[in-house]
Amino acid sequence: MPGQWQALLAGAPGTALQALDLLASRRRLQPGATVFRRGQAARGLLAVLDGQVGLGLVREDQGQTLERTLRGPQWLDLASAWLDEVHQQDAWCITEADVLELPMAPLRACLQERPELAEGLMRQLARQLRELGGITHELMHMDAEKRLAAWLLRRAAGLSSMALGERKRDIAAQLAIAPETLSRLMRQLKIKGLIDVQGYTVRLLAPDQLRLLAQG
Amino acid sequence: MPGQWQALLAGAPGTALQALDLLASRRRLQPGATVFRRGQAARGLLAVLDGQVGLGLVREDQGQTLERTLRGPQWLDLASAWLDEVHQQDAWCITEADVLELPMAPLRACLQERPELAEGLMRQLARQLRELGGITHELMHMDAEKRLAAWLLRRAAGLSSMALGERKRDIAAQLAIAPETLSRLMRQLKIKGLIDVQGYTVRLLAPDQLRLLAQG
DNA sequence: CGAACCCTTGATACGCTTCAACAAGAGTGG
DNA sequence: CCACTCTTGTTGAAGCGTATCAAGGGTTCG
Repeated sequence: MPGQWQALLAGAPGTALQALDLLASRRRLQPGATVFRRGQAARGLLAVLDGQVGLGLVREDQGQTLERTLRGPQWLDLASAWLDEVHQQDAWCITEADVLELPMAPLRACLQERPELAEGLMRQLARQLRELGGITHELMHMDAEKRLAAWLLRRAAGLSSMALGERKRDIAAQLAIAPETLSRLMRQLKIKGLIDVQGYTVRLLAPDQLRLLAQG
Repeated sequence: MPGQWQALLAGAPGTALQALDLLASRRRLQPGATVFRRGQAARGLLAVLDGQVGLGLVREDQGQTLERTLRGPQWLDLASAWLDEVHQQDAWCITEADVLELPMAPLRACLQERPELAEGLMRQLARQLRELGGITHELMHMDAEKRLAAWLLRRAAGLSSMALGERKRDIAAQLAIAPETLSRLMRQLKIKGLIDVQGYTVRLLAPDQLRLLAQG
């Protein structure tokens, strides 16, 4: 799957990616299946090749508290394995998903021989660091409406219309607001004429004003 | 400064650290001095060797909005330079500080020759990733009182008494609460008998109950 | 001494959550 | 086919948590 490796490690030479491909193991998981659990030792770097995986906490007595959703191809947990520690979150499949695991021991050996791979990995760590930094910034300084506006803009990625691929309560969870609040905010943005919502289809009617709302 | 390098890149061999030492440049900065600005290109990896540096946003019209404070030895921005992008926050000295910069170009060359260094760096990126993940988790799911309890426990690091080395408003900023709220929360914890506060000295009277409060 | 900080305390306002009720669609079994 | 249940999203009313505004006291420094 060269395309997926390219997405996971942009810029790395093809021969190095092939070497990695030999080390990796793949699992095809059904919706709801556990990818890993909090407290479980991290044996390698994990990525979603295809599908959608949720990161957060699963409580036995009740449903799960989602913190982030990752859609493939995307790295899942790049930190725990490097530190030889345990995962700090639960991860479970939201849709059917292809999950890749790169065991640390052979990976370390491979990196000794191919230093150019290390830079690609470093870049990915940096990307996640930057992403998380943005999230903390939003949580610290922006209210729910601003966070939603920012989320809509990011999610639309320039397009004026999009289909929400996940449950609205999952969107709310990622924004750290109650589902009821999300519903109300959507209605308010609709009344203001900034967006149009029809079920799971959202059209951005005034992206510039949305951007203004998110920044100011 | 071998001790400081050890703290920044634990586990790396001494000869490699010496090689890095030759590449690095140092600056001694006064309180209030800017380390870098938002939007400025990142030329290298930055670290605080000694002193205290604030990360956040500086507004020209008003004071700064602090998001995190870092006390040396600690890496400052490990992400931007790897991505060849600009810094996303402002950084300024809170106390007098020694700041170290490791320019990317020679660093890349050095990593090609010494792959063992790359792993040390990767570990540091992973540590920061894990730290930020913890912060977002707290911001998403814990109220102010719980965040404060968790902060006190982390800060005390096992000791039962400590001196707050920073202004209380800076502590409040890191917890994403108003200074007034921090003052009230401190008083409430004091009334509950969990801590004792005398100006800038805090004693943890009941760490176990604090831990319970932070987790439950 | 006043000026400039800082922290504290009180009163009030607002954002968001929680609880409860209801509507709409999907799946199930009689 | 309908009745039943389960899940999801929506809406309203009430309440909690935290911010904001305003005022006062304690330090430090010129």
